[in-house]
Parts: sequence; C-alpha cells; structure tokens
Amino acid sequence: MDDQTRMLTGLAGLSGLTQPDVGDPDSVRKQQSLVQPQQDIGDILQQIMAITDESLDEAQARKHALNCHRMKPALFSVLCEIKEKTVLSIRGVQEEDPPDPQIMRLDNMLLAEGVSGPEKGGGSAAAAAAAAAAGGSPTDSSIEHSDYRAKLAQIRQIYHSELEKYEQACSEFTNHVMNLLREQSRTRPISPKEIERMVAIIHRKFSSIQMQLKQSTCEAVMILRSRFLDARRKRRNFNKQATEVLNEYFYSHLSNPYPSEEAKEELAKKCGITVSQVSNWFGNKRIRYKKNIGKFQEEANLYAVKTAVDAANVSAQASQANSPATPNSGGYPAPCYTPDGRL
DNA sequence: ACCAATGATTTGGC
DNA sequence: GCCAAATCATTGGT
Repeated sequence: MDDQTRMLTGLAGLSGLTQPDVGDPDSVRKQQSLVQPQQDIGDILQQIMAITDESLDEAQARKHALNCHRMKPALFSVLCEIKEKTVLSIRGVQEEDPPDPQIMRLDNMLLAEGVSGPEKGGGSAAAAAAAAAAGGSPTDSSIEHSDYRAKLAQIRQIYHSELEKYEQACSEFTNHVMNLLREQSRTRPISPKEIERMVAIIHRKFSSIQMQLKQSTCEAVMILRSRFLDARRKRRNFNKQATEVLNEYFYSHLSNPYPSEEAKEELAKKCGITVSQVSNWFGNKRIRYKKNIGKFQEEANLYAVKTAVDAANVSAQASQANSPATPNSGGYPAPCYTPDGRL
C-alpha cells in the first residue's frame, strides 16, 4: 500500500467521521445540504473560486476568524483522533535511506579533478615558476596547460555558484515550508517528526537537483579533459634548449643512461617539461641510439666535445684537450671520433 | 606529397 | 613501476 492510497483511505475515514459525528451548528443548512447536495457543492465551489478574488487582508481575516471560531478546539481534537488512527500506519515508512553510491562516485570524481574541495593555488604558481626558470618564452605545452587550468577554474566557479544558489534556495524553501507547517499546526495537529520528514523530502528533492548539477559538471570536466589529452597527443617538438639539455645528459651518461627519479625531476625542470616526458625521451633515445649507433655518431661526438669543453672551462685548464668524460663500462657503446679531425 | 625525425602510446617481460 | 621494443601520429624540412 503506497502513501497515496493510505492518504485516500485516511480522507475517507475523515469524511465518514466528520459528517455524522460532528454536529453542525447550522441545522438548517445541514438539512438543505442533505436535501440538495448538488446545490451545496456548487455553493462550495463558488466560495472556493471566490478565494482567488479575495485580497490578502480578507484572507488573513478569514484565517483569524477560523482560528477564533468556537468550534475550532473540537475540530482540532477530531483531527487529532483521525491522525492517531492514520499516523500509526504511516510511521516507520522508508526512514533514512543510505547515501547514494552514484552521488558518492560523482563527489569522488569532482574531488579528484579539483572541482570541489580546496583550491589548488600552489600548483599553478609552481608551474609558472618552472616556466620562468626554463627561461624565455613559456613552452606551448605550458600554454595549453594554463588554458586547461583556466577552463577548469571556470567550471569550478560555475559549479560552486550554482551549488550555493541551490543550497540557498533549499534552505529558503525549507524555512518557508516549516513556517507554513507551524502556522498550520494551529489548526491541525502536526508532529515535529512530520516536519522533519517533510524537510527530509525537500532535501531529497534538492539533492537530486544537486546530483544533476554534479553530473553535468563531471561531463564538462570529462570533455575538457579529453580535449586536453587530444591536444597533448598533437605533440610539439621540444625546444632546442631542452633537447640540448637532454642530449647532454644522455651522452655524458652513455654508460648508464638511466636518470634517477631526482635526475629526471631536475631535467624536467630545466627543460620545462614533465617527468614522464623526460622518461619518454630517454626511452626513445636509448632505443634509437642502440638501433643505429652510426647515425648518432656525430651527435655523440658533438655532445662529448661540449661536455669536455664545459669540464675544461670549469677546471680552468683549457689548453689541455682531454678526451671527453664518458665513463663507459655498460651496455651502450661509446662514441668514437670522426676521422675528419673534428676531435 | 613525401619522408625522416620525434614525442607519445601500447605491449609484453621482469 | 620501469624498461625495451614496436607502433602510432604528428611535425617539419625537402
């Protein structure tokens, strides 16, 4: 039996009780209504329709009149009695539903994406600093990155303002309903539990609206994300300086070209790229170098000279052209010098 | 348009 | 989780 049916039976009980039991002070009218029910209903309808034409003051006066009516306590007690009978069956219906797994998923995702939860101010500042440290113009990837962050911030802002709006509307509406119920409790019995239930119903409704908001926010983030990833797949070559830094490291560690996590971070910072990009680069470089050492000979020598010159400059012994510092004991063959005498 | 270079991704082994 | 290897997809020079 659902609530609606219960309500209907409750109402049926009400009419059954009130009509014969509650004495109508206007016996003439009662008789009339018994004799001519059609006309009476028409009369009531007319009265109801007339309500819309009444001014607010008139309505207030009417309400006041009802509250002060001498039969009001009697009506109230009758309503109480009816309620006693019906409330028992209503009580304990679907109390406290568990938190929706769907909404929990959405919440987790929004939190993970940084839409909800604390603002990530430090990250952007660090990225900007890294871009500045990389020297000169920021790379394209960082432009895309900031674009992504800006869009995400936009989504975040919309999400929060909407959420706030909903929450405000919810509390306003709840207040309104509670006031209404309190007002009505003067004429009909309303338990605090009922008010609570009503509030719960309102909150459920609003949370379903909230879920829609969360869902569409998630969608927006996903779309943004996929666009960003697509943009990343549209690769840009690293700038000359970055390649230089990476190659320098590679050829000066040719015996063991596997940078540690710290070294990768350092290189990433120097080049203005991510650590995984550094890893990709070294992965590609190792395999391509190994596959065709000959092809990389020139490059290897170039960087060998570079590091040698650097080392020489540092040690302030430029006159002695030492062989490059390429400690070699591992799997990657050392570069050999070109026969054209370029060292 | 073609093609080598190159950054990113996938696959499979450890 | 890192690596090698293969492969994909784009870039940039010709």
